Order: sequence, then C-alpha cells, then structure tokens
Amino acid sequence: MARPREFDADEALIQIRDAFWASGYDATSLSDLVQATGVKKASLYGAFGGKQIMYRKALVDYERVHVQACVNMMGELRGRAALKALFFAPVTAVANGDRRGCFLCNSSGEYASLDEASREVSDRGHAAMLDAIGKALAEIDHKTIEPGEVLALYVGLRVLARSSMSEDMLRGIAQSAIGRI
Amino acid sequence: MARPREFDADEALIQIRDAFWASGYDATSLSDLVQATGVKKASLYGAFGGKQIMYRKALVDYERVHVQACVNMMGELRGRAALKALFFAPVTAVANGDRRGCFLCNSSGEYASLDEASREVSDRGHAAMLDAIGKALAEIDHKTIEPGEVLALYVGLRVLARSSMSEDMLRGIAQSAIGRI
DNA sequence: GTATTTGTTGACCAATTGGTTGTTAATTGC
DNA sequence: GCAATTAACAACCAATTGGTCAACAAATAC
Repeated sequence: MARPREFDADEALIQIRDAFWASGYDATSLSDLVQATGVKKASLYGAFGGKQIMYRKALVDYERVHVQACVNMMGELRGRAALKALFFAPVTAVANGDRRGCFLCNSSGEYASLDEASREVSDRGHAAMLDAIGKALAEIDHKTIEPGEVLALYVGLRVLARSSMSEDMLRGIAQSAIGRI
Repeated sequence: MARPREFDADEALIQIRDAFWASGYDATSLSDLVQATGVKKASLYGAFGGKQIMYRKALVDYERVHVQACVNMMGELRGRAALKALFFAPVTAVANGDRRGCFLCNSSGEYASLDEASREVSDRGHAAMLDAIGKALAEIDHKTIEPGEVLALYVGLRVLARSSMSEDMLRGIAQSAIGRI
C-alpha cells in the first residue's frame, strides 16, 4: 500500500556491518556507510535510524550470523577439535588477507564508546562464546582450565591479528595453545 | 633568549596519553585534549604538532613508562612469578576501577586508524613484551609454550577488562592461566 | 632600550560530522 | 482516478572536526 524500498535492507545491513567491523564505531562515518551501501543518507536513516542504532543492528547481525556459526561449528566438532577450530579461525582469516579480527572482540575494545543497548549485545555474544567453550571443555573432561581463559586467548589472537603480527606467529600461538589442552 | 613555555610539556603529554589511552585515537578530539591538559589548542600544536604526532608521542611515552615498568618488573621477579604478575596486573587494575586496559593492546585494535610511525611504536612495544615473556619462560625451563601465547592471553585479558567482564571472572582467568604454566 | 626569538591567545578556516526536512515519486486500496 | 502511505533525494542544518594565523607578550642578548 506504499512505495516499496528500492534497496535490500538486509544486504545494506551486511555492508554496514562490514564497515563497522573493519573500522569500529568512531572511525566509521555516515559517509563511509553511504559509500559502503550505495544508499543515500536519508534513506539509511529511514530504514535503520541513527548511527548508534545502525551499529547495534550490525552487531546483532554479526552475533546472529558469525557468532552463531562459530557456536554451531563447535557444537558439531565437539571437544578438542572444536577448540582447535576456534584457535585456527583467526589464522586462516589472516591467511586470506582478512585482518578485521572479530567484530565482537573489537566491540570490547571500544566498549566505552558504545551505548547501553550495544553493550548488552556485546555481552550476550561473549556469553554465548563462553557457553560453547565450556561445553567443548567438558567434553574432553577438562577441569583445570577456565572457559574464560580460552576466550581470552581467542580474543587476544583476534586483536593481535588486527595489528602486524605475522600469519606464522599467529599459527604458532594457535598450535601452542591447542597443544596444551 | 625567548619566551618560556608556561605549561609543563611532559605533564601535558601525560594527560594527552591518558586521554588517548581511555578513548583511543578517533574517539579523542582536539577539544578533549585541550580540556585534559588545560592548554589552548594552538599552544598544543606549537609544542607537539598535529593529532597523529600527539598520539604517537603518547604511545612512545606509554612504552617508555608503562611497558618498560612491566618489562623491568618481570626481569626482577623472574620465571613463574613474573608471569603471575603479568596476568594479575589487569585484575588489580579493574579492582581499582581502571578499565582502560593496556594502551599498547588498544592500539592493536585500532591499528588500521594509525599512521605508519605509530604502528612501528606499537610493534616495538609488543616485541619488548614478547622478549620479556620469552625470558621468563626460559627461566622456568618451559619449551612447549610459545611466548606469543602468553602475550595473546595478556592482550585478551586487557581487552576483556575494557568491557563489562567482572573482576572475579578476570581473576579466575588469571588463576587458571598461571596454574597451567 | 631595542632587536630577536618564541610562547600565548582568540579569531578564523574549510571540511566534515551526525541528522532533518520538504518535495517528488511509487505503490496499493478503493 | 484519487486518496493514503511511504520511499528517494537533494538541499539544508547546527555543531564539531583538525588545523592555521596574526596580534600580542615575555624573556634574553646586546
């Protein structure tokens, strides 16, 4: 009963998510988002709302797609294989030229710049990761290692992948980590 | 033979460093720096140069003071005690209400926003940490754990300390980590 | 005291920031 | 065909961004 939208909002949200993922909240301007989506600013506002809302929706989308994929993958592989896949994901990402790290981990780094709603999404994502890690650890009957330690290692790998750390070094870390579990 | 500066440049750099440390490069504006230092913008430019230069000098100062302090501390404690201190530093910081994390770790997260000179400082700082960690590991005759794994754990702890992770959880991670070395 | 040098200051700069609004253009129900 | 609804778009908004400049002020050398 009204004029239909000319762009795919889901597709635009993916571009928005990738832009925030690569550069973070503050370093990504509205013009960056306009360029990334090919959608005019006012239309972006009409479809999503303000910048903070776009960021939150981008984070939710990342949680729904990537965090869920990670959790599902770990649930299928189970145990040590699941943790191995978790540690090597950052390595293969860098091997493919992807140094964006993990959007969730990045959001922790700029937690202070986020609004309350985005913080909750970030916290929820971490909780989901912790849960999947805890299950994998239980499957290999590990009691001395905290799930949080595995998460911290993963976050550290992802953050270091954003800097200049070499693929080989990252792989060495992942191998060392999985060898000690 | 010329008019003397009315403010202490070293003191101002500390305020600038703390501002960047807390909020990162993009989220810290010139007005933030003016407010933090109490020095007018043009004087700041006269003493330091542009924003990027101020960030780089702040990072260098962090490296000179905090990274060096960490490296020295580890050199004195040696071995397992050094690594224990490394892992518990983020916990005590949060216990004192300090969730700024590690300026060096934060710079990795916004590596893409930095200029080449700042990246080099960041890399150099990581190398110094790796070196100190490697020495501590050698002192306890540890061959199966990569120094990079310890660094990744530390970075992960520091990044998670910037989000809402509880002090207790961080302490649990630190205890788990030191218990497995 | 004057020249020189350099710090301080506030005004000023163009560009960009996130965000809004009024007009026009599609679409459906009737 | 017309009313209702909503998208698209350009123009516009105040505020802020990083950065500069010219006038003035303080110190020393001579």
